[in-house]
Amino acid sequence: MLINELAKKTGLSTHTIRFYEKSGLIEGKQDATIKSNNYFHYDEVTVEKLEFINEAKSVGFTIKEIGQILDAWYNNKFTKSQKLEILDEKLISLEQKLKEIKEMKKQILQFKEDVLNDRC
Amino acid sequence: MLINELAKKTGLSTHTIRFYEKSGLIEGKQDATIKSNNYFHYDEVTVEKLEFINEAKSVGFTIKEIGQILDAWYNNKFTKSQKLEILDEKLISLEQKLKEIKEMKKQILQFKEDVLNDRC
DNA sequence: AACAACCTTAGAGTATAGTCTATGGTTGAT
DNA sequence: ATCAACCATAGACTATACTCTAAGGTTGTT
Repeated sequence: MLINELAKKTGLSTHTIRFYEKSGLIEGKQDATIKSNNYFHYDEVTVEKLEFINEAKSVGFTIKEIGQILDAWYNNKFTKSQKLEILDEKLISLEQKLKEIKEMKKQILQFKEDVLNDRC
Repeated sequence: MLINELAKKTGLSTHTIRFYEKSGLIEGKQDATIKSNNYFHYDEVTVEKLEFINEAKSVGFTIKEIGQILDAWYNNKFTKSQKLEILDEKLISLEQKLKEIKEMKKQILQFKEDVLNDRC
């Protein structure tokens, strides 16, 4: 599929998709047999990757981190053990985030108590 | 205390503290009786606020959101019910973050499975 | 008095993550 | 053939959250 269809499928703008491509998160392929244009073609794996990128962004991973994860998952840049190391690292950081969010919940519940009891 | 001491207590730079003050998150007081300088003085509540800001940043709240929470907690900009509304809103957004992170954990555990079984 | 070590404001510079505009070429339906 | 609707690249612009520099004034110790 071409970029427009990819955009419709993922809900991202073509600008954003091109930005992710320039950032190395996804990669389209040009068809060497077609000489009249230089259009990029994208496959279903790219759709999956973009969906993952959306989720990964919302948990606070940076583009760089997301690139690492995608490379660890769907690429041959790393050895098997390097891949596992990267993924474990991200799991640890997610555990950390879980902990911080739970603490923040407690904190805000305390603020609510303070408000309810006119302590502020 | 003056800004330097505040910086040392919180681990933030004086630049960052001034940035937060300009952003309306904290507020120092100038002593009207001292005419030779215009130094700002900060109290223990400001220390607490800055510690909260650090935690709130790490869970992904923006400066604007953090400002709202601080105003809801320690200010008279809002009525009691407005304060509770803001805090409840943040609690909901924290629940959402928790959900997303748990899903991302599952996703990355799946990636690990894929790597272990050479499915990618 | 001189010096380091503070203080202030104003504004420039940086990194991240987009978002938009301009320019020019291609495709497909009429 | 022409026109809308696509495609590509390059680069400008925006928002957020700092981070740093410059210029000038103050404080406290020697």
